[in-house]
Amino acid sequence: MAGDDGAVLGDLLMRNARTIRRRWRDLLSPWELSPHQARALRAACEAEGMRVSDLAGRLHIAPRSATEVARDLESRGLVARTPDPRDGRAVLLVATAEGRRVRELVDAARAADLRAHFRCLPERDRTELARILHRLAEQG
Amino acid sequence: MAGDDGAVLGDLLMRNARTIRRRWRDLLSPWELSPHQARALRAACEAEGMRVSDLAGRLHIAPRSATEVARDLESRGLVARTPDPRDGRAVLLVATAEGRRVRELVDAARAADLRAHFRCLPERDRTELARILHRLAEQG
DNA sequence: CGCGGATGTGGAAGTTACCTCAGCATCTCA
DNA sequence: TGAGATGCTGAGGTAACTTCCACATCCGCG
Repeated sequence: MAGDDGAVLGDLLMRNARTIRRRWRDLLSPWELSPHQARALRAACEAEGMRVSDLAGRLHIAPRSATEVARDLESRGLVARTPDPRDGRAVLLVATAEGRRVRELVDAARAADLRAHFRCLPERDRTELARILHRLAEQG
Repeated sequence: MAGDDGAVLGDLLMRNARTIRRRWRDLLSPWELSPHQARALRAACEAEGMRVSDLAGRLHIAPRSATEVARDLESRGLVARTPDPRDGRAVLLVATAEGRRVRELVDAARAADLRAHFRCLPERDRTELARILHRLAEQG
């Protein structure tokens, strides 16, 4: 692999990922949300009336753990948990107005932050990076 | 930001990072090592006679937590903990022969895995990717 | 129907990987 | 030669998961 032996590429990628994750956590802290909770809130906004088990699927966690996340968001007034009228076992999650508001603020902040982060690259490099990463993700 | 609005780039990058991290964990599992322990073992091999607090610095964890990691590696016979002859408070970590052997196997496996992972990209793209990620890491 | 097995959720308790705080031993330096 | 800094670790805590179990409810087959 001619000089770049994969390990270098891997390390570079992970290093950048770490930076982005840290920024993401910092950015979230004013709202006292964990990255996980933010993802859950987003999911609840996008798929109105999703089940706890659906949430588990989206977050790639055990159903039991999704119960916890849902309860946290509920206790903050960001989502409501209502029984599913079509299935007495299930609980549906619906974002509250406040939840949708917070979700939008968070999304906007994240977008702005990422834009700023990548702005140090020239336009051409950003395009290249997107193309290459996309290709890599496709087959990885 | 012309189509690529940063969020897309960020998501692509994180997605690839997640894939790599998962592969890394899977690759480590035959040795029953966590990524953290593998990093610690590598550190102990590279800096013979490092202190517990140095290890903490490298892993970015609290000194108390480094004690734990060191003890785990010791209990597996991968490192030895010996008192520092120059400073009675300190404990030095030295990789055992077995530790060095495992470290080499793990490193080789990881290098091979990453090489395989990135092989789907043409040589030119790998170079470009390294260049761009390097630049991004420099200032991010 | 009606009942046995699958499914959705959550209580209880365990795991992992961290943390802080406190205490002891040892070092350094005025 | 202390006074304070430093290195390590026991004790105990927390966050974010997990599995196992119990319970209610659903669904398809006889």
